[in-house]
Amino acid sequence: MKIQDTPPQSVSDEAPVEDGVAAEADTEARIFDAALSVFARKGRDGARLQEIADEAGIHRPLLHYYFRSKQQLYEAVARRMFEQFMSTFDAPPGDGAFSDTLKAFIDHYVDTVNSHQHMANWLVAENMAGSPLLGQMLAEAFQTEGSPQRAMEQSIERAIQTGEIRPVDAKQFMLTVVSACVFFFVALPTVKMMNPLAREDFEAFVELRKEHVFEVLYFGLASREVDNA
Amino acid sequence: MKIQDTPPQSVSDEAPVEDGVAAEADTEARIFDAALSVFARKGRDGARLQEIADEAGIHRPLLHYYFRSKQQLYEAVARRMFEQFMSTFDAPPGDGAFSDTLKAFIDHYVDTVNSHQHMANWLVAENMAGSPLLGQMLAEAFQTEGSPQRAMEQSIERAIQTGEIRPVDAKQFMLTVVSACVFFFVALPTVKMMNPLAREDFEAFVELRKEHVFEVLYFGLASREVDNA
DNA sequence: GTCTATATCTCGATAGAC
DNA sequence: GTCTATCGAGATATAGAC
Repeated sequence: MKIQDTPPQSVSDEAPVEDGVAAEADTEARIFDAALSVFARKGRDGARLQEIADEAGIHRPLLHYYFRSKQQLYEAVARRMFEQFMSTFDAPPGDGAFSDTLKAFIDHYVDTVNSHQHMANWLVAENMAGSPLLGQMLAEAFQTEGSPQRAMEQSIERAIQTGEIRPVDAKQFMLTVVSACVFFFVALPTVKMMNPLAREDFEAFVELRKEHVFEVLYFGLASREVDNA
Repeated sequence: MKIQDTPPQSVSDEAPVEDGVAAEADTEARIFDAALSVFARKGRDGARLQEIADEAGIHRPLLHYYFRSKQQLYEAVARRMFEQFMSTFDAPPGDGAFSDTLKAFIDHYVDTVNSHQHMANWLVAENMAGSPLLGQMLAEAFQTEGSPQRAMEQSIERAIQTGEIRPVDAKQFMLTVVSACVFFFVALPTVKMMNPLAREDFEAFVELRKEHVFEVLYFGLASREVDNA
């Protein structure tokens, strides 16, 4: 099979490509994974087919054999990235206290983005570029599936009704959570410059960050003894 | 004067270019402003000199007359963007309660980014690309000036000592504040899809956002009556 | 300082042998 | 399916007249 009109579902997700052996393995998947990586780092315009080919360990014309053009390769990658983005909101719902739900969501969100940094970079780049492709995928997904973050928003609203939490704008709060969980990934060099732990032991920093985000968003900064709102 | 080795300091910041009149005004500044806008929208690789020339209302070769190459033009723009980024932390210090300092910082930060969205886009793009130029500017700035966010971190630590706020990691907290203030600008289309107010009346949304960020970060989500940490 | 014309180069895409 | 060789489009950069 060569050129596909449907996005390739078969390609590996984070395939551990052994670059010495396994030469005639699934070439298409190797190309796709390489494209994923290069497009996320360099952006659509900055990416060079030569670099993708090198990273995939193949020659350039094969790119055109499997995916007709750079544009089609990019769109295949984009669809995959978008699916990953939508799935970031598939958190374990949790029917206990909202504090547990929130903690689980933060954990899940940070872990997902951490293991799919390409996706976060791609999504932000598309947003900043005002990409019509993204706009189209967003519109379509929202029509057919509804807002992906709706489940969490409903949890928030229930928790307000039960009195576990104070009244807040659920959409604003979700934006705050996501911001706190994602932003540092798309500003890594600057964050690492400002925070020694982030550059010396990133995984430790990530774990600390999860705890901090939950603590500050749930309990706030203000000393609990002193004032009353 | 033609080609400069030092970045042009004379060019206008958000000059209201009257496109009919004032034809022979400061050409260099017009080019610079146009470049600022195009580079921020399209990225360094996506930007076309033709588009910059069109937006500046001049012919392409003049770009090379004032700035030798696309690269040098880009670097001049990058230095300006970086200065703007560093200045985002120049908040009114505030010697009163920390809550006032925080509120003022959030206000100032969101307003600054809102009026310099080019800067935020550029900074995130450079971070995601792992730009050596950004790395170099960061290293240099941190050596000569120290961390720009240090003043705020010190305010946080003082407030912890006085007992106004609970003990938190000041660097993590600053990252959370900045994330909450900036992220939605670099994910605007998605945010607008998820939040009707953001697409219908963006300025109202921004004002609401400032209030929300302060409220949730300072007071937290948890109902103050119910639990005790 | 600003324009017209043109050189040069990079990259995406194709043709065709194997 | 994979390779070698090459074409052609488009973008940057320069030369030189005015």
